[in-house]
Amino acid sequence: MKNGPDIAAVGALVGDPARANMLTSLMSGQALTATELAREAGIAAATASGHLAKLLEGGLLLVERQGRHRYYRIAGPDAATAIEALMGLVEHAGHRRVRAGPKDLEMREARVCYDHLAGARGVALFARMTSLNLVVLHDGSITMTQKGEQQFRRFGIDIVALKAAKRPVCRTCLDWGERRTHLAGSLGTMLLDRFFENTWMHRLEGSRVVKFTPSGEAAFATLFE
Amino acid sequence: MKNGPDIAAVGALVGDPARANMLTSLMSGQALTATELAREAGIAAATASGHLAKLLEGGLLLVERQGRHRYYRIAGPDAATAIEALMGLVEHAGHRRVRAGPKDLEMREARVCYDHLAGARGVALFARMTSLNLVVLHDGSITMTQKGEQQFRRFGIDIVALKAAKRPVCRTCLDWGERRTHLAGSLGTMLLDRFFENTWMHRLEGSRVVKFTPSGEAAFATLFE
DNA sequence: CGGTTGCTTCGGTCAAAACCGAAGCATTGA
DNA sequence: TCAATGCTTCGGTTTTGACCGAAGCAACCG
Repeated sequence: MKNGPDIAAVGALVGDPARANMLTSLMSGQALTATELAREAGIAAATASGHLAKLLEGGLLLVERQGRHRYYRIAGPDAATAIEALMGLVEHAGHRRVRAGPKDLEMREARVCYDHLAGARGVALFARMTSLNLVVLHDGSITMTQKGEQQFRRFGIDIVALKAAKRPVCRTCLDWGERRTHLAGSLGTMLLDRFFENTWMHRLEGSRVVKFTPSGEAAFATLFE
Repeated sequence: MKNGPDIAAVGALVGDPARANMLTSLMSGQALTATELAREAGIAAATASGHLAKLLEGGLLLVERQGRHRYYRIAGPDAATAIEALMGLVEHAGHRRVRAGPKDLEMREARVCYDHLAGARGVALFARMTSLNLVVLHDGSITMTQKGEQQFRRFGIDIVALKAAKRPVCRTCLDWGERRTHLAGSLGTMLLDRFFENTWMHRLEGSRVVKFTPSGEAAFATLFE
């Protein structure tokens, strides 16, 4: 039976623990060098190189040469979505990691999910946006309201540009820690960008963990009110 | 780096060609016996049994014993969504199957995608629903309109029940043949159910291919007008 | 220029798992 | 109760591919 796309190839790529670690590391959205990824996966540089070549050929990653470094990153929203879907499925199916260290707790609190805010704070933000009627969650699909458009524009986001682009403005993303929805899509990206610009929060060096600054904590609490 | 869910385990499951074939076969939504799946994957019964045990333990499949048969099916919408995401990604990344036989052409025309209609006809249906303003595609998210609700109710679908359930009513699903969106979600499921009940179309034995009846062809052409 | 760093290619080792046939267990039907 | 069918478990073989160290390129740095 040889129908449909060759799903096994991608599955095999994601199926190796070393490669899976690389991919989850890259889900922060930032590009990493081959050596960094090798360290991340806990393997020798030679081995990592082989893995990266396969991920490249499989279309999951892209490279960019910069001097003698090679920066790898997730190929695009498609790849990121598929990986997210796998993460969501895994969480549902109950394959937990054994360890739940301090880093894990920080991750649950606030982290970058590819390019938007996730974790308890991401879920809370989305909940506030819903209760203030800035967006409407209609049976699994998010729609922005008029009131929402105004607020986001006031917050410095170019709504017109977002709508003009091909990428969905609002998308749901299932949080693997909270098991609740948070906001993805280009609006999610822009919001996180603004948060960083305003130094309300910053990313922990080489990690997906996001830490709030004191001023950010205050500003975030009354956002959109 | 051991953060996040263990994505590698699921990846490895999907990564074996035999298992991937089983999964894609089961994406038709119908349950299949172990022997059928073995034939589908082109392996001995003994080998298939081992694979199925792994898929079960991994939470991707469910079994139901019926007499001396064991019917396996996809565990649920979560698993189906993840597999669909992989299929979409694969198609985008350009891993095509080499072969494009007659069965493949039929599949591109009309097929069952887990539980809803896909292929050229599925895409066409969704396009008509959009142009008639029954649903609105707003930046990647589908919303049902008032007019749509009326039409669907008239077509014999219990909209109230759909909205009450947890499952999203409308979801987009990227068609791997057409590279365009078609309708998934519970509304997609109910529509296909009605089509079968009305004998507008029927599924080809043991396949995902859907064939239209002459009367169905006519009725489908003027649906919702 | 050497020397250093970042990355890849090569060759060889080793462990995981896919695979099958045969035997075993359970269910059905005569 | 005995055969037939559907499926799983068991042993043993074979393939796959993950892994590392060493060597080879390429780019930057003094």
